Amino acid sequence: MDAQQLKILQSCPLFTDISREELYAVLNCLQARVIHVSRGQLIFQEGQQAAEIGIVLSGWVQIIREDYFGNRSIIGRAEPSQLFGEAFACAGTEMLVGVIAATDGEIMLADCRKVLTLCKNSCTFHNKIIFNLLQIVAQKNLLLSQKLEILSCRSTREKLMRYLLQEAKSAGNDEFCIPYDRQGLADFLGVERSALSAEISKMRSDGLIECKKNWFRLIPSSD
Amino acid sequence: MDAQQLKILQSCPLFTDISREELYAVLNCLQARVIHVSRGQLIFQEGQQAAEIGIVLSGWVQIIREDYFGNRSIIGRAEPSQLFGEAFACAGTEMLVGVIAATDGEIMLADCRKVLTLCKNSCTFHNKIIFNLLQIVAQKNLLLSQKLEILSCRSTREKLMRYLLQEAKSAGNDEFCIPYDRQGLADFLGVERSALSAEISKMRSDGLIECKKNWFRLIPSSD
DNA sequence: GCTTTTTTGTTGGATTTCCAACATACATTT
DNA sequence: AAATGTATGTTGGAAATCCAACAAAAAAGC
Repeated sequence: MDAQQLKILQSCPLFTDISREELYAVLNCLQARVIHVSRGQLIFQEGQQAAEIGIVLSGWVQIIREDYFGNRSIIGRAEPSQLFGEAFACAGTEMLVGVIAATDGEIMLADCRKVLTLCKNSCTFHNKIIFNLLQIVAQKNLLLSQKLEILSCRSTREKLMRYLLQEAKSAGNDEFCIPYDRQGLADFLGVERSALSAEISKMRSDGLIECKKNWFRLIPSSD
Repeated sequence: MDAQQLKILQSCPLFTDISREELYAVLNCLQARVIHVSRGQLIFQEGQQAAEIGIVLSGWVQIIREDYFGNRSIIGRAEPSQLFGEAFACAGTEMLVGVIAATDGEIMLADCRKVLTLCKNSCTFHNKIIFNLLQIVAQKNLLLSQKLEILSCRSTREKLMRYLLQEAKSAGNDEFCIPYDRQGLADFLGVERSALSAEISKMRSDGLIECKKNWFRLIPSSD
């Protein structure tokens, strides 16, 4: 475990509020192990019982899925300091996705039961890890719910409006900047870029919004 | 705490694998309290810091949300033995939804920090509760991901196919029954019922599927 | 059996979205 | 400033979806 790896681990959300000294202790306690993977190597196989949580230390991994007919598709990625497999490990179900190394790299693996079962010395930091893990999964849950709310809208205008309302709410302000360019926003909303641009123009001329690049302002309806 | 309420609690996923005797102890340990609510009463307010988890003991509650302009919409419900508010409580964020009593009823409220912080006597069942909670949130996570995968498809055919592939996979078989009628399936996929029916007919004549009512069979493509 | 109700399939026109192509605006480089 | 590249806006026809209305089939009630 070199200094670089330790730094990555410290920025992993699983270890938030864990000091460097505690980190050493907790890693020992979790019996976490570091493996070297080479490009293309399967780390978790779809269908296997999920028992381990992975943390990317270097390189990056792809989350992949195969449908009934064997067609593979990439559904996500994880970069250094990011977790993967935690939802399956915590849910106690079999993996519905596979994880494959996209580059050579190093991965830390920790048995989820070890994480969840308190060690004899009932260390306070072990407790903190469980807390962090729950928080991570719950936060992801909220993100997924928000996105679901958007994608369940039928029209482009509704989707965009729903998204903008979410942003306005979290900004606590009717004007705000969004973290996407047009193409990125279109991808996020699940619509065509050109259709999105056209809809933005319409909504602008309908007096619903003002916007300039990634800056938006919602205009309260006058009823 | 009467016998009926106890029975409801025992079927709550939060208390899976907790015996009746342990349940008494753990409720005391969590300092859970039962409140009576009347129809229309606000239980959790949108915007407030989430600290408590709710369990419906009798009656039922609605999960509601208000957009930036104050329009209310119902986005979910919870019935006896079901949890609510757990994602926000665990994520440690403010409530992005409100919860309101749809009928008179009884609600159990438990401070989430109490749930997550082990009591002095470090009871084994308390540990079990944390484990259950994590499992519940993680499982919900997987469900949301699956639904997101479907809704992110652009066409009706893709959505249906993705859904059927999921069902085939979880059934481990190319034939299976789905738990929806046509209207229900259309709602789930986020499309029109008539468009769905038409698409099913097309896919049938294209030789992709066989189906009769809620029974489906996937036909492997012959390439 | 028959009638009634519910569910599912079909159809055609209005609407929306997709798609490709091009125009314009903006930023960067030379 | 000119040239290049990228992001965004606009447009028109093709394709898909929505929507309402109706037809057919299945289920439920009498």
